[in-house]
Amino acid sequence: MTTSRPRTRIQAKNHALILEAALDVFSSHGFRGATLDQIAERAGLSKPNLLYYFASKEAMHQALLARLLETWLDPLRAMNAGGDPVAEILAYVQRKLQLARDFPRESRLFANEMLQGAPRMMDAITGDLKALVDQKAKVLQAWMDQGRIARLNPVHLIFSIWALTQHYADFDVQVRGVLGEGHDPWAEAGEYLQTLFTRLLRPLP
Amino acid sequence: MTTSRPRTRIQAKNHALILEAALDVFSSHGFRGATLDQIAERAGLSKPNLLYYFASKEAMHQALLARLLETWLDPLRAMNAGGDPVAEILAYVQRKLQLARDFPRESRLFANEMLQGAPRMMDAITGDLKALVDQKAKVLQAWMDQGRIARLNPVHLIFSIWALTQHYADFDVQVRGVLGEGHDPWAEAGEYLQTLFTRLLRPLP
DNA sequence: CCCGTCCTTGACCAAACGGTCAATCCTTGA
DNA sequence: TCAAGGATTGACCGTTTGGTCAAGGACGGG
Repeated sequence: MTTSRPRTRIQAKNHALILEAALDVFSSHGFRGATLDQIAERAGLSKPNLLYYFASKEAMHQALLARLLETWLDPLRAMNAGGDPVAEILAYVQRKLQLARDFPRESRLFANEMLQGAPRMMDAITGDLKALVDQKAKVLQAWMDQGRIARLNPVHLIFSIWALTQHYADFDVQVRGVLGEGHDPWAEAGEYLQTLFTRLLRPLP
Repeated sequence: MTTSRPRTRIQAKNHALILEAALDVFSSHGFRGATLDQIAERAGLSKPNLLYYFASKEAMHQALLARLLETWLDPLRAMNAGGDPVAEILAYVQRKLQLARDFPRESRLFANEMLQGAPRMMDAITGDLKALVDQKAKVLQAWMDQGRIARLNPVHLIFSIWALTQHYADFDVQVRGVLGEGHDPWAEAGEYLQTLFTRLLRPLP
């Protein structure tokens, strides 16, 4: 069934089971590289059963992307124009980092989509995402004009937050490989990014 | 032929033609998502002809990764312990940014490999790459100990350079989509990163 | 307890996949 | 100019791919 949301308990369970498995596979192989057989095996269901709950491979991917976008935009939405500028931005950085740590597969799914040129997310990017960024960029710009944070390109400031936090999820293998044993990448990242943005944002005298 | 390097002019030409096409396809669909037919079409050669020059799809991918690693490590190698610390680091940032701008497909190929857990690059990461980073981290640490740049986690400083520069290549669609018309992402990125690292590195009084 | 609906799957399909091979075409050096 | 080796490809192979379908199993309200 392509129809909206699950109606029975079994539907709810298997719907979730499939999306969970699909996230695993899509996030590490991309859309084209993922196969229904892989997803079916990981979900513990037969392939035809998968297609009983989702109309197609495409539909599974779309369902994941739709769910993802909400989660992804929320922390930026939470950045409050009324709060203390530096504290608000630092809080956003840490929330985004936690998101990357707790949902690395979602982060990689998103990254895969971007690498492929966002064929299934273009609308969301130039629509909701751009609108939200434009709005928050204005908030940042106002803070800068008031001299409460350093003057920077506000949109690129947001880009740098995205880049620095997602990096730890998307390039996890590289981060761990280069750090070697006996490191907690996420804890170190939290500290490092705190320092970085504190220094970056402090207004010049 | 899998054998080392091309011997005839035709081999040299087609070898390059194939790798060029393969880079296109691998970088935007990942290894599993890429097909020989796609590569063949983009190279303007028949599929059997591809396999006359490369033993397998795997071999093409490996050839690309091998070539990539050299290009990728070079700018970091060029960071000179004898130079001015801030200037050296800023120069590295700009070199890396240029690399991302001029070779976005290579950047995406690398990103794809990382997202998949680096199944074909693990050795290089924990080997050459880690060794180089460890070495350069020591240089950075020495500069910090001398009070010539601000005190930061040196390895994460390197991570942040990678993250911020690669982001503009790997998430190009997002960057352009969010910025909208009338922007030069690379020029803006160059300026923004110059400012960011200048502020970040300036030693505290 | 029974029947309609929901759920599940083995068997199957056409297309696409990576790769092979024999036959042929082309280039080149003597 | 001509033979030998390099280059090219149509036809093909076995497997995997996304997706279908009919048939049967499980479940729940009456």
